[in-house]
Amino acid sequence: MAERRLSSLPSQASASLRSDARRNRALVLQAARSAFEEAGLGVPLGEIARRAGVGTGTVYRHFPSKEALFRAAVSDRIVLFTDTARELAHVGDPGTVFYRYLSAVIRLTVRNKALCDALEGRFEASPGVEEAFREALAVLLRRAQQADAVRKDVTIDDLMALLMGCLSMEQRRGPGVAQGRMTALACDSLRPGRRVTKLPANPPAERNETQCGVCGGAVAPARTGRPARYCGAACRQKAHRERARARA
Amino acid sequence: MAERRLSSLPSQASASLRSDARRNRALVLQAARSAFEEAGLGVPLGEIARRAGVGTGTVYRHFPSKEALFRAAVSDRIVLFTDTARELAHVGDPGTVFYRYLSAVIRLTVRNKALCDALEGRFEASPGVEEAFREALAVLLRRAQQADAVRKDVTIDDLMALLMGCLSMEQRRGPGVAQGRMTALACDSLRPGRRVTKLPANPPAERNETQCGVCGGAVAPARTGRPARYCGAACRQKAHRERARARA
DNA sequence: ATCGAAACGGGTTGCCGGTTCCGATTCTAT
DNA sequence: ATAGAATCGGAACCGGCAACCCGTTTCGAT
Repeated sequence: MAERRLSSLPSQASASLRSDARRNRALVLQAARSAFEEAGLGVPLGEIARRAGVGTGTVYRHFPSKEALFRAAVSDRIVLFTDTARELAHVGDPGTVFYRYLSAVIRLTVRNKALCDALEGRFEASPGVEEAFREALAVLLRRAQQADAVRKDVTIDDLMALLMGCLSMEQRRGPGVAQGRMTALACDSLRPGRRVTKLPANPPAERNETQCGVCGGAVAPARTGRPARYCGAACRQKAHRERARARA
Repeated sequence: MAERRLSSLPSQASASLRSDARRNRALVLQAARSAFEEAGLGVPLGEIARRAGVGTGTVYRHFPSKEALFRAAVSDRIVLFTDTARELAHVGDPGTVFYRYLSAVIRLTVRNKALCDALEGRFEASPGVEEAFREALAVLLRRAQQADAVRKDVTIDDLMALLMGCLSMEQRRGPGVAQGRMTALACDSLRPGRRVTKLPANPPAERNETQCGVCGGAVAPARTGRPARYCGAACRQKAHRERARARA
């Protein structure tokens, strides 16, 4: 666990870094974690630098972009979720484990805006990290379904969507709604039992991702209203530069 | 300056406006509607001006801020929802009406980013407009609960939160999830029937007398002077027993 | 103690989008 | 037709932010 944390960025980094650099890197990461946790992706990078007692240049020395910093700050939490799910995969009553786990993930995530941003897909945490979480959750789901604790027509895609929905609900539940209420409601909807609604059938799997205008890679769903055109800040910048050059 | 502000107030506008101004106002509103619909609050104001074939200054002549423009562009849809709900309040089978209405609102809203932004509370639509919608929806809910088509421990706050959640789920359901699937799931969670989870109790709402102190269900408005505290005899008894136990 | 390289910091640049300003244009009352 | 007010258009302004740059400081091997 500690090792994993250390290796969150370049594996060779912590070893060969100068002492002050190593310290500053840790300070930045720490500050980033707490800042992102409180305010999500929206925190200005300068704010993080200020909290760390460091210049913005230093931040950029250690992390090539805000995006990378965010990833480093958030991914270990997701990895923790994943590990926990894996450990739970062979333990206890499948249904109980499943519902407890789901509730816990939601409870822990709601308070953490960064995790919300990551899990709600406003941001691609790390290639693989999110996918691994999904896989681990799928195992718990399947097991609970086999134990007849979860209705059989629910897929892992449904569950991920439901998870996001719970986050969004719990996040901005009105003043008159208790913590965890929406999660409880959602859990009930997963339980087998008397049902009226037949779920609409899912489409045959088919990718309809948009492509980055620069590198052709997959584009994450837009954060703001406007459709995202680029796969990340780097490509966006590149496009800007090229537009500027074209004007000159 | 103050006069300019005044003249941009929407209400009395169309009557005394110069012909070109009236036309431009309509163009702007039209462009705003379609732009916001496609991309939500995120659209730059310049984009709207361009679509309307108008300068940004003109937009600001008619609407004091982007916010006001958004409100003007969106509120009539919400009003439509509200009116529909009111019409349905005395028609047909309460349960069917309720679920159909809910699904329809979600279906219609998902395609409309502006409505999503408004209903999900990223933005205050218009003072009153949103509140009216809420009230109208509450009527349908109460009616469905009285007909035993919706579980009694669900409040209008819950429902609003659930509505937002469905929007967020349907909006970015993965490629492998069919349209309406999450809504169907959510509707199932509202149905009465075998349940394991007890919903966490809501905080003692200040002036919300419509909630049962025990089960959280809706309380019929008091006929006598004293406000009713429980949804029925069963809950009143239960409360008595618990108070007795507490004293012991 | 010294010195070169690594790291620092924060000033600077470029971009973006909302809002304002003002000279040019268009409408309408006369 | 004309004057003058209403309206228009879009350039300019402004605050915010990510990312870059470079003169200065610090580290640590010798």
